[in-house]
Amino acid sequence: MSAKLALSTVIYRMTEKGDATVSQISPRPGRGRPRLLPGKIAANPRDQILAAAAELFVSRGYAGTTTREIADGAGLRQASIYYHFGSKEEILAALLERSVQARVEQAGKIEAGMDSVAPDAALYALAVSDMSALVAMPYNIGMLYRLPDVIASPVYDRYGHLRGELVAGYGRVAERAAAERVPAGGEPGLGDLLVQMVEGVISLRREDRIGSTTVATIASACLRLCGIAEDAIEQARETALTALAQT
Amino acid sequence: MSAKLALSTVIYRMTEKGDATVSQISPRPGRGRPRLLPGKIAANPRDQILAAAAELFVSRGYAGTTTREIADGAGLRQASIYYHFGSKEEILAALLERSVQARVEQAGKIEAGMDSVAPDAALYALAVSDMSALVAMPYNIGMLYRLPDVIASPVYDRYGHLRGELVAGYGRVAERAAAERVPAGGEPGLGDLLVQMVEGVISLRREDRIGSTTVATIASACLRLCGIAEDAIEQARETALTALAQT
DNA sequence: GTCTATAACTCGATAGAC
DNA sequence: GTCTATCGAGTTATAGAC
Repeated sequence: MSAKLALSTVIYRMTEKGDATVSQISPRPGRGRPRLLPGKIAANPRDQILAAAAELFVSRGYAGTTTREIADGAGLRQASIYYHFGSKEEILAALLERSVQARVEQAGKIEAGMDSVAPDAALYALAVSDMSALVAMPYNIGMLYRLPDVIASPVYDRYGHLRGELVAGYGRVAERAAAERVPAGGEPGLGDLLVQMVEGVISLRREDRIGSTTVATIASACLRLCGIAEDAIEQARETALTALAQT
Repeated sequence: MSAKLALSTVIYRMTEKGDATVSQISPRPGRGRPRLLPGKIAANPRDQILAAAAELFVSRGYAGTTTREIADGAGLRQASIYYHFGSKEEILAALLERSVQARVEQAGKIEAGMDSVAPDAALYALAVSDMSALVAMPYNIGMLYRLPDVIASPVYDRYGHLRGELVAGYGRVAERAAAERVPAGGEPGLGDLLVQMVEGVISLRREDRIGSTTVATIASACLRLCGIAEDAIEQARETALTALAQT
C-alpha cells in the first residue's frame, strides 16, 4: 500500500521544472501588477492554470471549456492566461504530454525489470503501478485521451503514438504471463483488453468509486484474463507488491 | 454470425416512428419552401439531422459541434433545424435515449430467458448481443455516454440511470456464471468489469479495428474473467450462438 | 418545410495601461 | 505579471418571407 502510493507520487508530479529556485517558489511582491482577485498569489501561476484547465477539460470537455472559466479557477483574469500560454491548445498540449508520458516510462521500467520476477507478478505490478498513476493524477486527466475533441485536435497527434506504445508494452508482458493458457492472436490483443480494464479506474474515479480494494480487484482481473488460476494470482500479488516496495 | 446481425438490426433502428404514413415517407413536392442545397429530399429530415448530429457529437464532442455543421451534414440550413428540434440539447436527448434503451431492453430479455440455458452461455449471449448492438449503432453513438460535456448536460440525468441498470444486469448474469470460481464482492463488481470490457468495442470501432473475430474474442474474455475454463468457454459459445439464432 | 436575415450573445486572442 | 478594454469571428436561436 505504501509502496503503491510512494511510487505513483514519485512518478507523477504536477510541477514540471525540478530546478525550482527560491525566487520562483516565493515571488517577491511588486513584480507585475497585483492580481485583482482574493486569495494568495500562486507559487506557480502556470501550474495553477494547468490544474484549473485539467479539472474543467475533464469535467466539461475541451471545447466545452472557456478560457474565462480556466482563469476563474486559477484566480486571475481571462487575458492574463496569455502571458503564460500562447493559446488554449497550448494548455491542452502541456496536459496531454504529462498524462501519458509518465505511464509509458513507468511501464517501460517494469518491462525492463521483468527478468528478475515471475511473468505473472510482473503483469500484476504493471497493472497496479499504472492504475496508481492514473488515480494519482490531478483531476483525473488520464481521461483526456478519451475525449473526441481532444483526439480530433492537432496537438493530439504529437502524443497519441505514446499510447500505442503503452498498449504494446502491456501486450508483451501479458503474453509472457499468459504463456499458452489463452488462445493467442485474437483481434483485440491481450494488450488492448488489459489497458481497457485498467483504464476503467478512470470512469470509477469520475464516479467517486475508488475504494481501498479497487486497484487490487482490477489487477487480479487482469491476471484472470490471462487464464491464471486463483491461487497463482494471489501469489503473484504478494510478489509484485514486495517488488514494487523495493523500487 | 447471421443470427448476431439479425438481432442487432432488429433491436436498433434509426427510424423511431413505426407508423410512418405514406405522406411522411414520400412528402409531396410543394410542401414548404424547397431546399436550397443539392441532393434528394430526405424521407425523414428529423432522422437526417439526428444522424448528422450523432456523427459530429461522437467525433468532435457535443460542445465542439455547431448547429451549422449539423445542418450541413443533414443538407439543410442552420435555422431549419429549429423546425424539427427546439434546441441543440433536444437533439442530444433524442440520441441519448436511443443509445441506451436498446441495450437495456435487450439485456433484460436475455436475463429473463436465462433459465433455459446454461449460465455461462447466457453471459456469452449477453455480451455478444450487446456488442453487436453497439457495433450496429449508427456513427458509434454508444460513445455519447463517455463524453464529459454530455454527462454534465442536464439532459443526461434523464437517461443516466438506465446505464446503471445495464451494469446491474451484467452483474447478475455474471455472478451466476462465475458461481464460486472468483472471489465475490470486489469493489468494482463483476458487472462493472464486464461492461468496461464490452464497451471496449466502442474505442475499437472509432479506430476502425472491428474485425470478424473482435466480438467473439471479447465475449470469450468476459467468460475468462469469470474464471471459466477454456473448453467450457468454447462450449458456451456454441450454445449461445444457437440460442441467439432462435431469437 | 425551408429559406434569408439578424438579434443577442460568447468565444479566443490582442493592445496597451499599470 | 496582471489588469482593463475591445476586436472580429462564430455561436444559438428567433422573425418573417416564400
